[in-house]
Amino acid sequence: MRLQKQKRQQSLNIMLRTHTCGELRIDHVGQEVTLCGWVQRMRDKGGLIWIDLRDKYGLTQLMFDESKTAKDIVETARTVGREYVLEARGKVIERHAKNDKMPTGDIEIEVTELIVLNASQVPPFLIEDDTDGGEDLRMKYRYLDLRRAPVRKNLELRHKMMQKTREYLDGQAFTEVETPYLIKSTPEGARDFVVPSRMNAGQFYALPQSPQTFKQLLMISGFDRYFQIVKCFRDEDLRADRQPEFTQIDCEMSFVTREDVLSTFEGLMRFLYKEIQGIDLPEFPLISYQEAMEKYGSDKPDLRFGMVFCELNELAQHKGFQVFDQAELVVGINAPGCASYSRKEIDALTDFVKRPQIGAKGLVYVKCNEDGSYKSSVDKFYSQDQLAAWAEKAGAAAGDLILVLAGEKDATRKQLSELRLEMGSRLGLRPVDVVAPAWVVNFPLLEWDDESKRYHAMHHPFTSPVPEDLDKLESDPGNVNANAYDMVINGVEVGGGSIRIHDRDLQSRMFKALGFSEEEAQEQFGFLLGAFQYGAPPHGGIAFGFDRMCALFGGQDSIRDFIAFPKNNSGRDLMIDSPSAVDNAQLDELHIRLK
RNA sequence: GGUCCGGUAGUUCAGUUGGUUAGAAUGCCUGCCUGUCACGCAGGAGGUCGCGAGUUCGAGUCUCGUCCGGACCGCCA
Repeated sequence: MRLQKQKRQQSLNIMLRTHTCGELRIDHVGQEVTLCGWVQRMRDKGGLIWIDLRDKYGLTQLMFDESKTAKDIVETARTVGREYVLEARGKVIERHAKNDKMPTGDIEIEVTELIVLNASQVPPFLIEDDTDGGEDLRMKYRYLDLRRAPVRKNLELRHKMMQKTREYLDGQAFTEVETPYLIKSTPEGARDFVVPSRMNAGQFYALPQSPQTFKQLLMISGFDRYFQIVKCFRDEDLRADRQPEFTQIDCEMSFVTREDVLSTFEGLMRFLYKEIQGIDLPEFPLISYQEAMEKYGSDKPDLRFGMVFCELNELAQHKGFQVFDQAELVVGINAPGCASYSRKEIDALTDFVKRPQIGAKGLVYVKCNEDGSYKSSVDKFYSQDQLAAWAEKAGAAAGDLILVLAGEKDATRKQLSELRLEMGSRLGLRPVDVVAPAWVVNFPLLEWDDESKRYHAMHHPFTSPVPEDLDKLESDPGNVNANAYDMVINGVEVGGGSIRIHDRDLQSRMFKALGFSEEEAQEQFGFLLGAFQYGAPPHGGIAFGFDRMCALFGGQDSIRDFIAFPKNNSGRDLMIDSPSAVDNAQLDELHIRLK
């Protein structure tokens, strides 16, 4: 079966063509063949004409010789333009002038029959690897953009990752189950996309932000191990790595500890890297949320390089420098080999951290000169010996540059994290072919939200606290740790999950901590609370952002070219021009009146 | 909700303190060319400078508004 399939793919023996445009070689010389494809480009040399014919498998050169080829065929060849669809029949011959840059470069087709299967308008941008097309034009004519090899290869990578994911999870006894797309809106988390119900006037479905509750119910149903490669929907603003509809690898397992989940999905990632990239991953280190924040200022640190934060409060405060004295945190990083930075370069870094998006007030630097002296922007306040102590604490040697920020703790860490990534990029410490994975664990369970004056679940409301913090849920909710984990690779949060609550009473306490009344909890999640009363097994799981994983494997930051038909910055599909208005009759049927 | 960048030929872009007829590359069209492969050579067509208002003797250029695109902050349990 499998062999047959492979064979079929190698020489698609379907009616119109005998071969694809990627497979003919010197061994085929002398054969009569028929090829089909699109005109990539044409070279008319007067007596000789060449047409490069393209399909997804490659390019093959068609040749027309005025002295040999029938006159009408030469004339037809002269009428075609870029992206015309042709069927060409002829003999495979060895080229007089070979092209070692293309796999089919030893041969060409001496055409004896040429059929224009379809003409084409001149495309609005070049269908080449390096297109001249801008983003919005490419999106408007996405079907043409997808003819380009780089985008097509991204989607082929995506396909392969899907197949390999299914192969691995199937091998681990996971069952793929589809869950509904028309579900119920809940106020927790992201905004829901909402769908009006014609048969239930005034009521709405919501599209799932994730199949979270359904997969937990499947555990209660005894499926033991579930997964689904599934579309999820969130009505929030977009980014290069965020689309309103996106794909998750959604997984759940019963009767497991955190370690069972981590090893199973570390296994998945190891399998994918091995099968697809040929890379053997190291064991994933475990980093606590607190440690990640203190050392890297981020819960998704890029561990391809060090540049670990160094807290300088003790050394730098109460020496007369007001800015540091008043700061909750004084923290720096050591940029190796950067002591030679010019005034201009340091100013550029200062501007970088002062940009509104980052928002630092300023940047203090200490140059560790080759001669053992120190030059800093705060020389007025600190002696050479004091600066030497900073350098020692930061692990800085002669030739290094220490960059220091100060201010409120969380904000300053976030700012320095941005600077760390910027320096990492500048110093070439973030190569795409290096893979640095980690698990980040022990997140806070709850986060205080000043706006709504209540706690929000940092992960989601079904995440269980770590057992030792259970009794703090009412007395000290802000200091309860969650039994949750994120998989982070090269600074990208590729997946996250938790051991769930499976006990009705604990789930009720959790809802209470989130400010739900008993009635609200019952109305929104009654089905789950009810199900917990019928023998819910302990369970936990994880969900991976599949689009992000594809971009990561493809070595790109934006997920858009790993999605066949993505939406733009404002959530629009420029090709089909959606969203769009609907007519009044349709609105009436849905019992909707517009303002 | 906010910040920043951009919008000029089919396309990607340049366009000087505001000053004559708005340029380049590429694509497109025509002609020439028998070993090209990013073919080459010669010629040609192609513009509401996103849109609207304002300042000015004069606006692609300055100001305000608006629309569109991109990056980001907030947001994304």
